Parts: sequence; C-alpha cells; structure tokens
Amino acid sequence: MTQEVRVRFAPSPTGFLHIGGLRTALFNWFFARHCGGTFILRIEDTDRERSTEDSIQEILEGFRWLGLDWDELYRQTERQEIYVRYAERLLDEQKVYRCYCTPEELQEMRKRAEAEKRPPGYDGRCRDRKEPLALPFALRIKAPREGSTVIKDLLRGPVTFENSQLDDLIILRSDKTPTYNFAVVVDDVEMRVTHVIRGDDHLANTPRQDLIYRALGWEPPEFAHVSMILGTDKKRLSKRHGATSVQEYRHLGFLPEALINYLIRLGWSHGDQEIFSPAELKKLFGLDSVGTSPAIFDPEKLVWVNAQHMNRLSPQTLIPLLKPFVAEEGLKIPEEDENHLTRVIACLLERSRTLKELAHSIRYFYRSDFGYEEKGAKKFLTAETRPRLQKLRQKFLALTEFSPEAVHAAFQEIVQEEGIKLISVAQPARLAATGGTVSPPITEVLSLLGREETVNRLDRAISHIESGD
RNA sequence: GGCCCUAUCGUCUAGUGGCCUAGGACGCCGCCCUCUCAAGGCGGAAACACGGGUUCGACUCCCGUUGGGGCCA
Repeated sequence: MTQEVRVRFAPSPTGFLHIGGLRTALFNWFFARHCGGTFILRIEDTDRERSTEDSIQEILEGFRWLGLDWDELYRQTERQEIYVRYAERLLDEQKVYRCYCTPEELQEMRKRAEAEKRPPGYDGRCRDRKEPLALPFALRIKAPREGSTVIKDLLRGPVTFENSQLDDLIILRSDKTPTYNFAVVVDDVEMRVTHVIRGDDHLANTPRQDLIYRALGWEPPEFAHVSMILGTDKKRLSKRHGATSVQEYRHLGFLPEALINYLIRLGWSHGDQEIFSPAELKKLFGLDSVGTSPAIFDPEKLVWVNAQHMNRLSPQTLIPLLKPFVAEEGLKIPEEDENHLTRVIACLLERSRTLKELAHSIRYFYRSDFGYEEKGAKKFLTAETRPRLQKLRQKFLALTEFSPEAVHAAFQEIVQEEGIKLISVAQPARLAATGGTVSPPITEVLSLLGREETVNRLDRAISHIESGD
C-alpha cells in the first residue's frame, strides 16, 4: 500500500547554488534518504537566456561537495517535445484552447481591468472561438470561475484559494515553449513525484498547478511548502546580507556537514539537539517536525556549528581538507612530516572555527619571517625581558630532550630563580616564537618548533631588542 | 492594491489546554580554570506582538488588529 517516496529538487541554473535553495534541497534529500525513497535532480533550464552550463556544473559540484547524491537527473531543455505532447493532448480533449491575443491586446486588457478595479487576469475572450485562425497562438487552460481550490499542505494543513482569483493561464507559448507551471506539473507527473517539498514562494502558484493536474487527470502529489530564509533585516536573503552561495561558504572554510547541519536546523528541530551528523539526519529527519514560519539566517551560529563539527574530526582527517587553505596562505608544509603536522593541528584545532582560520593560525609553525605585533613587542620584548630570553636560550641548549614537559620545566626554573610570574617570561617567549601574543600553550608551541628553530627565534628576538626596537 | 502564508528571548527553537514562576542553543555579560588565546565549567540579563472571545483554566483553540514574508500583477 505504501508507495515509494519520490522527491525532486528543481533548481534554475541561472546563477550559483543559493543557500536558501540548498536548504530546500536538504529537506528533500534527507526526506528521501530517511524513507528509502528516490531523490531526483531536475535542472529547470528552460529560460535559455539566463541559464548557463557553468551554473549547472556549479550546482552539481556543490552537491558532490556536500555529499548529496542523486538517483535521477533531468534537464528540462531535453524534454521539450514531452511538454508539447501533453499540451496537444489537452487541446484534443478541449481542456485548453488557442489564444490569439497579441501582447498589445493583453496589455490593453490589463489596463482596462485596472481602471475598472477588476482583477487583472485574462478575460477569456478566445475561449469560445470555434475555428482556428492562421495566426500564432498560445495555449490557455480553461480555469473554473467559481468555487474554490483547496491545497492540502503537509505542513500547513488545507489552504483555500478562491477560483475567482484564477484566470485562464497559458501552458504553452506561441513559440511552443511551456510555461513554468505547466513544465513543472508535466515533469512531476512524468517523474512520478510523490512529495513536492519546495519554498513557500510557490504556495500561491499551487492552485494553478492543481488545475493542470486535474486537467491531465491526475491527483496532485503531497505538498510541503517550507518557509523561506531571511536576512538579519528580515528581508529576503540576498547578496547584501553577505555570502549567499554554497561555493562561498566552501571557500570561507566551512565543512559541508556543518553547513548541512545549520541549514536544516532552520525550520526543523529534534528536541534540544543542535549538532547532527548527516548519518543522524538520515535517521531522524521527518516532515512532521518542520516549522512554517520564516527563519533568519545567522552567520554567527553557523560558525559555531562549524567549530563543533571541526572538533569532532581527527587532526589526520583534517589534513587533506586543510590543504587548499594552507596553499592560500602561501605556506609550504613538508609532505613527509605528517605526524608533526598532526600535532600542530591538534593544538590549534580548538582555537579555530573554520578551516580558513585554522590554516591561518598555522603559519608561524612553518615560516619564521614574521614581524612582531607592535603593542605586544613594546610590552614584552624589552630590556627587562631580554635576560630572561637569554636564560631561556641557555637552558634549552642544556636540555637532553625538547618535550613540552622539559620546556615547561625550564620555564619553571626561571620563574623560581628570578622570582617572577610565569607570564612575564611566557609572553616574551611567545612574541619571539610566534610574533604575537596569542597562541596555544607556549611550551607546546616551542616543543613543536624544535630546539634549533626555537633558539633561532629567541636569538632573533634578542637582537631585535638590542637594535633598540 | 488583491490573495496566501506567518508571529515564543536580538537570532534558531522546545512547547500541541493545566507539567510553564516558559526549556535548550547561538550571541552578549560575569565568575572559575589559566603562561596568552581558546576550549570547558558555573551563573546572569533576555521572549509567549496586541485586543477580543472559547474554557474552571490559555503560549497552546477561534476571531480581529498590527508586524514580517510570499504570489499575482
């Protein structure tokens, strides 16, 4: 009795993959995977003016990066004859009719309606024309003028529209291209889509599509209209709110599973849980706990979610992910030294929220040509701290091993001997070793740098002090 | 403008008539830990848009107002 779930995501390849679009893709994909159903990717490229091959590739690339696979892939441009065939069938059945009205006439009609304060829809003047004319024509569907259409929405319950709001909409233009609503319905019918999960910007279109379903003699599928994502000003999310494409977030150093986690939590929840792996989502996601009110996109929380996911990863698995970001920093890390890099990552990881941050914070481990942060140097690289650095240097040279513990012991000795606080030698050392005042525990950092490099950096700092700032 | 959707802390949300003096999370503030920064721990400020009903009882149900979003132009 239970039929197989078939859902689709139908992007227009007129630009990059938008995170709002991704969110509805996610609802579809996880719903399909949860139910063991089929996920269809349908490229709606009928707008040849604005559709580009690059854009299609970027969408597919985005899906691959996110780990979202598809079971079937279609392009509407390859399906033109199907739409024409269905349209002709409807013409034969007299459910649609030829309309010869020119754009000028329609314009005129609209103006008059406006002047008379009537709804601006088509008045149906070609509806009862008996003989075909030798003129270009569009195909219009006969819409009911009375009664109402009830759309059953899985998330919102029944939504009622008055049919008086509908007019005889065009399904096929005079150039034989299908209109949006017609192509969508034909495709959904042909592809046996069982659940249409999409943005609620399509809700008001649904009665028109319902009309087409009925004309075609099909029961409409289940609908679930998901609310949209807004920017912080409660306006529709757009470029001026910052990054809006999946590609951008990838380059900003976000993990695919973090982006997925954050986006799907916008409008969906599972008790108090915040962090979900894709595998968990497959298990838990359901339409029953999807909300209906619009959500505001909060980049801050995305960053936090990303940090959570990053810290669930081992340093080893992070290495390949980090590669492009390390390259962007202009760093060269010796290939053979993976074990060392693993340790470096381990201590930097909990201080980084994105791959980009992590790659950036790694830099002083692999290059020593940094300058000193001005304020820090003024405070910690002074005549007073110079002898401490020198003493540190001596002690380091005397150590039998350069482990964090040994380095720490050396620091402690100085603290004892000088009667100072650890911070008054740790910070100067930090400046010397990293150029800044912030880093993982200095003993860890120095040990990772190695004795030779540490001594070199101490020397450089000492001569920096001697050169008189 | 007409129609449709929607309304719990600044934000994401839990809540499905009594469990709510409304819970969690991000962010913010304070304290602890501490060589810096994080992470972590503890604590704090912070919300049921408004007005009517329904009910013994409403955050929860109904109506309206207002705000926000969308579609059609």
